[in-house]
Amino acid sequence: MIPDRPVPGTPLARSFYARPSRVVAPALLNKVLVVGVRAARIVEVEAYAGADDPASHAYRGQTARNATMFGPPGSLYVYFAYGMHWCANAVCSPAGSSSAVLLRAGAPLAGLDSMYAMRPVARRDRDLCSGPAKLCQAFGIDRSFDGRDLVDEDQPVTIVDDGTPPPRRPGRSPRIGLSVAVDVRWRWFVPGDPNVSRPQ
DNA sequence: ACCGGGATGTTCT
DNA sequence: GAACATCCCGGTG
Repeated sequence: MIPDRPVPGTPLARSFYARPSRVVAPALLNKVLVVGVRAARIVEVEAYAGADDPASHAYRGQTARNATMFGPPGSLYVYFAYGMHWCANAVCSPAGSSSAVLLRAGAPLAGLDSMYAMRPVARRDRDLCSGPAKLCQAFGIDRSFDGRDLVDEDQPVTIVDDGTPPPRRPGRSPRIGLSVAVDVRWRWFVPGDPNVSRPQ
């Protein structure tokens, strides 16, 4: 039977993810993250590479924390940051290349009531998913989601294409919150979207 | 609106 | 012991 989805769409195929993260990242803009009844359009992403990217968790090789980055493309890599936040990435490229796309912000589409329940501090819709840790909090994404397959419809989390193309001319900037590789412009966002996490 | 500091704990040096 | 792919709150203007 076909599971109920708040937004009609087709899960992205594994071949979509099996490319370098800097190629996958802008292509993920306007795709839709779905967890149960919750859905949000992805409006901001960042690409992280592997051994050649000092800002990447994979820079110093595989550890228990980043093991999912070294697994198959199309997996969700979830990590714990600053002692209290979760952040989610889509793993890219062939297994072993360890690159990923950080999901930084989304525009809420469905399940907003349950998102507000997960984020009591939110006062407006734009407070729900306008940052990588807010997004995970709104969706209830935590360590138990690490390593989940985004491609398999039977998994609790997926990314679907509802027919909305990425922006023809996405916004672009250096990545946020880094102390190294600060000149690498691997952040992309949907211009003008109020859910983007930082001023454009 | 903008800015500064504190929370909080895992990971790595 | 320091760094950290962040967020929230309370100050000020």
